[in-house]
Amino acid sequence: MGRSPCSNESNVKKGPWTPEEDEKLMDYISKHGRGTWRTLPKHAGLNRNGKSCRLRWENYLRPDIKRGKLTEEEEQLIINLHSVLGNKWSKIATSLPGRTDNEIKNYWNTTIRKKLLHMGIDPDTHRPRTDLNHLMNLSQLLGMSMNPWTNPTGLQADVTQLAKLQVLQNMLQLMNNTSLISMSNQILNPALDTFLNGTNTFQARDPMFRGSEYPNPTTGNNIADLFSQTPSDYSQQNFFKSGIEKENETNHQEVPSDTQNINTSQQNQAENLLPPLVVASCPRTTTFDKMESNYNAAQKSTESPFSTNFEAWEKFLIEDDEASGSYWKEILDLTSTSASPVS
DNA sequence: AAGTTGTCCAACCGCATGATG
DNA sequence: ACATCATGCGGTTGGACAACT
Repeated sequence: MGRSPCSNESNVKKGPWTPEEDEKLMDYISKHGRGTWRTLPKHAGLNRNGKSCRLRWENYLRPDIKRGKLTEEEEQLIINLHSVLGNKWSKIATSLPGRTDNEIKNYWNTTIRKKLLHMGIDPDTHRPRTDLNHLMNLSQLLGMSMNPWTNPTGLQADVTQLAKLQVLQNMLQLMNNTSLISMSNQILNPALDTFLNGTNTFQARDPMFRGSEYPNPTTGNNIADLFSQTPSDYSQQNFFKSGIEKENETNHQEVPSDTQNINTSQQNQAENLLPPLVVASCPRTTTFDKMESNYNAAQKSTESPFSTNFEAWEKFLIEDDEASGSYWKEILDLTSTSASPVS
């Protein structure tokens, strides 16, 4: 029944390959071809298992391996493909001639992943980060405390403080109109509640506060009365006006195509829609064209209108800000210089 | 100069899948 | 049908090296 075991691999060498071993492997394959990896080491005079030989050949000795650092184009292609394929490194590698799946995987984990995290983008989902620590960093950068009990000044917050809270909340809401909302609400609403109504939902939700003897530090001042509009109206109208749109209104400049996309999103933002972020310039391959096509089709059918494309997001946040000096830049600068990535 | 910490990447491990006897 | 093998894939590790203190 079945195949008989071929060799005893208990005493095979492991660890780094020596130049001599490399030479033996290359010499054998150049003369005889690969054959079966299991029998190759014996025939080649190598005290290695077939798996190790295969790995060494595929990742290092293969003549068509491309050496040197990945180019920006390759990096962008990896990001684009990863947004479509996920951690399918071998599939991604097929679109990058001369690059191995291992190399791409390593590059992703050591370089790209960090870049994305630093930009506030979740490398796994290609969406803005939703993790609690990152949101807390954002809030801290905006000079807010999420827990009014530990922040006496929070109770004396002024209109600016409210605006900050609302700006952040709306930014988060626009970033991801589904799962993020509930999380951001959990974080921001207590502060807003305290600020607006003299109550805070931390008390209600946190078992630590439930039935506790903590005195309510609120004074009963209700600053919401100061606004004729709801806070949401206030920020949604002014948040974007303060950025790209406002700049365009004042400059009356011809709007570049990317910015037009963003303006379209502003029109759509009543429904919390962001623009379909386009795949930007990168080397085209047949494989990639198919993937992009599938991806676009998937985008049309998916419930969430939010794109996963990193470059377009980056463009959205950075490049248009350079032209407009919008509010995005301030926030992004803060996050990129001070917020530490969460591993 | 020495020790510590961080980064990079080659190589290994375990698992899944398809092929084979 | 089943056991075993061969291969490929993705996650993880560990060592070499660099940067920092």
